[in-house]
Parts: sequence; structure tokens; C-alpha cells
Amino acid sequence: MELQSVLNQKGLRLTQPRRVVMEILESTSAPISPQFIYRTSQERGEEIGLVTVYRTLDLLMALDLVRRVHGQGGCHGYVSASPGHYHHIVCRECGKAVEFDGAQDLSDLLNRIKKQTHFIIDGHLLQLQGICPECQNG
Amino acid sequence: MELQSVLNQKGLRLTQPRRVVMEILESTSAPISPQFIYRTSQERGEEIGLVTVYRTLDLLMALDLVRRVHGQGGCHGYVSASPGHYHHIVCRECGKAVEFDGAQDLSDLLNRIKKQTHFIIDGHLLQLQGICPECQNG
DNA sequence: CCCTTATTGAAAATAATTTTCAATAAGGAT
DNA sequence: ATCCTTATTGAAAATTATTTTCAATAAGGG
Ligand SMILES: [Mn+2]
Ligand SMILES: [Mn+2]
Ligand SMILES: [Zn+2]
Ligand SMILES: [Zn+2]
Repeated sequence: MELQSVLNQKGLRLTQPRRVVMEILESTSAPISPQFIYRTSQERGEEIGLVTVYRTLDLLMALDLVRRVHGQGGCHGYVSASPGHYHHIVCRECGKAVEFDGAQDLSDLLNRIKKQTHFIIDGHLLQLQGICPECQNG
Repeated sequence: MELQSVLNQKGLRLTQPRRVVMEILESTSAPISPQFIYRTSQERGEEIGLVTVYRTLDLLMALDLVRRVHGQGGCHGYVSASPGHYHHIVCRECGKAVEFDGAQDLSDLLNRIKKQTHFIIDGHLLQLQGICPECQNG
């Protein structure tokens, strides 16, 4: 199990709440809020404290197992993420988020900005929005 | 004055609070929070209600005179923006934000993702982070 | 200077997030 | 299997962020 090994490697414990949060995230394709995770855990009969949801999300983000997605209005949804560097394209209809790798195509842009601004660039936030194939009919 | 004309054009009024919020935004190069704007207005002896700060930011965003910048941790800073489509690169040391135009260099990427995901892409969020020239000595 | 009406801001409601700390449970050791 | 140590949880409360209401105010055209 992914989660198990990553945690052990750092001397962290695989607890029930952590397992549940990760399961809920992995069973959802749209970015979801801490509230949503909390409510879902109740519905599944494995209720965990909302505080723990927040803490677990912080942890999973630090471990790069979960990524934060910024919305237009109400910010702060979370999606489970593949290890490595990925971005998301989010459907404005159904909310579904699909990962994509944007490293290559961004290098031209990054080089240009580096020259123009003289910044050292060490991070970026790239997120697309649109309409997914399923939502395009109707 | 920029603000004046944009407002008139839509039958909106140029009020004292709107003027102050815009001034504070334009005199700051880093993204700032509603709270910060509120406190600054107090310090300048032109205090405006926090509620009005929120409302004014919404308005200025709708008018494309101000743009929201998403941070890594605590989200939701605002910077004044040039009209048109721009993105920001934000210094992780001093917080300064500099605009850049990213439309061209993104098209290759967008086309690739369009093919791969079959999404209709109608928007994106691109923000870089790094260290500005001034903060590189130290 | 007057009127109309967009706009403000105090207050309170609502929502989001963090801090504290005693109780609990993981998982290595015996 | 049971014990121990300590990471982790979660209830409660504090803090912070944001929105809603509505009576009072002030833009700006006449
Ligand atoms: Mn990238
Ligand atoms: Mn762009
Ligand atoms: Zn969709
Ligand atoms: Zn800097």
C-alpha cells in the first residue's frame, strides 16, 4: 500500500483516520473540502474529527500524496495526487479534476520570464479549467 | 484617472472608499489581504469598513482592475492589475509580485492537454514563485 | 441645493481554521 | 499476548475569515 510505506519511511503511524481520509480522497475525482471529507467519514460510519481532517490533509500534502487545487471563488479543494509533479484541469460543470504533466511545455515560458524579470524561479502554480468530455453534451 | 472612467462607463460611483482601496493596492507591490487593506486605511486616517473592503475587492476584480493571487499556505491575496490578461510571479522572500504575460507560451501546452484530455479549455491559473532580484543578495 | 438611489458600515450571523490539552491507540519491545 | 512509549486523536474553545441585513449616508445628475 502506497500510504503505508510512505508513512513508515518517515517513522509515522498509519492510523485509522489517515486511512479513511486517503480512501475518501481516492474515491473522489473532484477536489473536495475538509468539510466534505468530514461529512463523508460520518456517512461511511467511520467518523473522524474535523481537526484531524485538517491535520491529515497537511500531512498528506507534505508527503506529496495530496495536492491543493485553487478554485476561482471559494478556494481550497483537495485532490489525491500521483507522486511527482502534476497539475490539474478542473471541469467547471461537474468539478471533476484530471491530472496532467506540464513540466516540458512550460520551460520556454519559464526561461522567458527568467530573463524578463531576473527572478530566480523555483515554483509554479498551473491549473486549467474547462468542460470535461462527459459534460460537453447538453 | 483609470478608476474614474471605468466606473462611470458602468454607471457606478467613484466613492471615497473605492478610491482609498485602489490607492492602497496601487501603492503596494505584494499581494495583500482584505485585513491589510483595512488596517492600512486606518493608519492613513481614511478608515473604511472591512465589509466595504470585501465588496470593493469583488467589484475591482469584476472590473479587472484587481486580480487575486493564490498563495501556497494562506490563500487570498490581492494585487492591482493591468487591464488585460496577466499572471504574476511572486517573491517568496519579500512578497513582491510582478506581472507577466503568459498567453503565447502557454498555447502549446493548452493544445496538448486539449488532445489528451478532450476537455474544452476555457481558463487557466498560472502563477510563478521565486526570488526577486533584490532578494537574491543575502 | 435638492432628490434619487447607489453605497456604506455597524452588527450579527455564518463559515473556516487553529490552538490546547487530556485521552487514546500504534506499533516496537518484552 | 501484554506492556510501554509516544505519536496521534478529538472535544472544546479561540481565532480568523467571510457574508448577510438594514438603516444611515453621500454621489452626482437635475
Ligand atoms: Mn509544473
Ligand atoms: Mn494566461
Ligand atoms: Zn464535467
Ligand atoms: Zn523579493
